Amino acid sequence: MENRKQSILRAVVKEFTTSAVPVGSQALQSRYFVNLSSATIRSELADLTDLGYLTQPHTSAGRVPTDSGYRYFVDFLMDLEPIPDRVKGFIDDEMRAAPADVQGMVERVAMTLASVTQNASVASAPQGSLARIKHLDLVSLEPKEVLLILLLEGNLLRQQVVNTTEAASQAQLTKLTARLNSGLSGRSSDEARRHYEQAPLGLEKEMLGRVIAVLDLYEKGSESLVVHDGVRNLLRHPEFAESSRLTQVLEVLEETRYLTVLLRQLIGDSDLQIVIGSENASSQLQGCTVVLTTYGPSERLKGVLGVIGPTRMAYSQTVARLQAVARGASDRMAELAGR
Amino acid sequence: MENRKQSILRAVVKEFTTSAVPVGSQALQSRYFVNLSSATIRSELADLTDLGYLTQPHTSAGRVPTDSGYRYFVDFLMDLEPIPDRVKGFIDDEMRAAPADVQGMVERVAMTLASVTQNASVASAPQGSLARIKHLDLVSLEPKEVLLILLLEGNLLRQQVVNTTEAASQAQLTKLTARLNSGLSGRSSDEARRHYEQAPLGLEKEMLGRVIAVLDLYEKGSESLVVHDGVRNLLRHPEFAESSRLTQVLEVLEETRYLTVLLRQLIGDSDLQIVIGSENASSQLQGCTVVLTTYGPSERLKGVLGVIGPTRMAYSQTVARLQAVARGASDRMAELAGR
DNA sequence: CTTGGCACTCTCGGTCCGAGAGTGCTGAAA
DNA sequence: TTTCAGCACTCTCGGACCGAGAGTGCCAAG
Repeated sequence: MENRKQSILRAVVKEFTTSAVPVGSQALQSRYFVNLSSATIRSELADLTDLGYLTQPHTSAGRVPTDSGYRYFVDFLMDLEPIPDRVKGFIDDEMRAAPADVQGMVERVAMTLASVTQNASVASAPQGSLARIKHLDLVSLEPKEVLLILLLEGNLLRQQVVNTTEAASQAQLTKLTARLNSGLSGRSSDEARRHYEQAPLGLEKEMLGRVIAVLDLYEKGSESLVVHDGVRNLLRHPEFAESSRLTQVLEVLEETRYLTVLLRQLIGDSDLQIVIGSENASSQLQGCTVVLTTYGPSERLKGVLGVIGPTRMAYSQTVARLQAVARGASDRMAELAGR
Repeated sequence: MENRKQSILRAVVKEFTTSAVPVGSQALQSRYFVNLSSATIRSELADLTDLGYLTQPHTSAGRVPTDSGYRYFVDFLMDLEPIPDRVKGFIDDEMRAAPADVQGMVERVAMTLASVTQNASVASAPQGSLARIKHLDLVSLEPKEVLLILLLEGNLLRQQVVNTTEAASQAQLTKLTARLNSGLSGRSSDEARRHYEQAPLGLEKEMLGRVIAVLDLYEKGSESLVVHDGVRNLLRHPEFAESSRLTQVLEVLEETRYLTVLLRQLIGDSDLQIVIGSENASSQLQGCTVVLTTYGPSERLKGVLGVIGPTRMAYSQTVARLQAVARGASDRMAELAGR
């Protein structure tokens, strides 16, 4: 595309994302292209409309970017906006003050992200196909019932009630705990599986089986922790003035199974993904853009962080701040969990 | 109040809560009081308006209950609506399928409550001033850093990173764990405090101190787990058609500190509390009613369950279903945690 | 105390209209 | 070939207006 068309598209996106009002040739002329006439801009706008990058709400209104327009913008025209020190400081403070457990941490990250992007946010806990066991513990509840507590990498606690075939006292369990810990701590689920194969029948094998089951659940992500926050921020945007729009988004956010699918889009793909309007798989997110990135304490342990807002979103700012939060959260998690 | 006035007030509330349209004398006459003339009903309505129980959106509209009107209704006129078997079954199923840990359980309870009341719900984890320790565990992270894992009554896990003054190996920690467990498990925080007083200086005392700190946090509720769900249900109600109303509610729900205050209203008070419109302390909840009750596995361990909706709420249904969910959740928790 | 009758009030939806914003086109200038 | 001033045209938006409809309060008679 010619240079000037690009500049005009960029200007339209910039103007529209801040004002939320369809932008006309005069506005562009006076604010961005003083030495061009509005007529010239008009003809360029007409071209951009033919190319499918812009559209008009009605015949005699200004132009609004289409989904393809935004796509072109983020692919070719966007430059990351520098983050004010104030915001940087805020992110750092929040991360420093975040609780040491994964649940609390993830909640805090979602909160921070929503706050700095002024949109809704989602966050999933880091997980990896090679989760390692840090520690485990067995607590007797009833003679034939045991609570299995697993501490995974990242200080992620998992618990599960296990009904055993044979009764066991707490003393026996404590002994078993010690044995299992020495065999398992620091090991991955693959190694746990090997242990399981070799274990003699009985309580030990039973427990190892459950440990593996918990790890499986965790690794497959079906039990993954996903939180969201900042829905109230969406209400600031005129797109959500009447609530039917919000209903759709809330359905996605409040239904964990949708949300998990949403986040799964990114895994294995590039490190930043921007899904614009109609590109969204779920029809509920028409008119919304989802920006996703990964974060986590290590290469093996990755979670997803996302921002959800109207397609008319301050893309460069959102991406920059999302990445800043991801970086902050990763660092903090590495500090806490990488040990 | 005379009997007939009461019937009319009841009819107005019932009609308005289902139709959301101001109710006039004719509607009442044809649907509730066939052998009374509309003129008579009109004069009664005028009286009820003078008494402050009803109001008119404008001079020539039907009547709408005021907050005092709803108050009178719930205090004197409401009879609990029986719960359909279908709904009862749903609640039971959900509770049976709820995860065994408190976090998961509370989330499930909130979800269920939102679903059966078709409003937003909040739930806090049961807590009590006499929380008992079931088990604890110490895991070495770094030479001078220990992860303290506490399993409290109700299978509630708490973790905290502790920086110790002296280095300790995992072996030492394991020994200490055994000692602490034998001294603490099954004991309340008071007893833990006694242990702390008597403990010699050093790692053991240090750990006991932290255990007490965690318990304190937990008992004071400042760290209490509070979740909400079902915001999407609110959008069905015409009250929330334009989103400014929702903004206010979301501010309360998404700010945990507001929410905690909201739930605190109930503790120590009666077992069911209905806060109607302007009775709400926070101005954000004007036009909303909050219905609260307690639940939990035992007398000592109580959490709060709440429904948030427009003041025009199906009170008798909401209260009945809230109590049913509270009962179901309590039973299930007693089953899981009372051991 | 109840009730039919009646005048009155207010909202709601529809229509109409003018102002304003923005467009596309055209023909001339560069 | 590109740019641009001029101009007619289109469409929305807000306000004014209006009639239908719903509901009221009051009053006088039963």
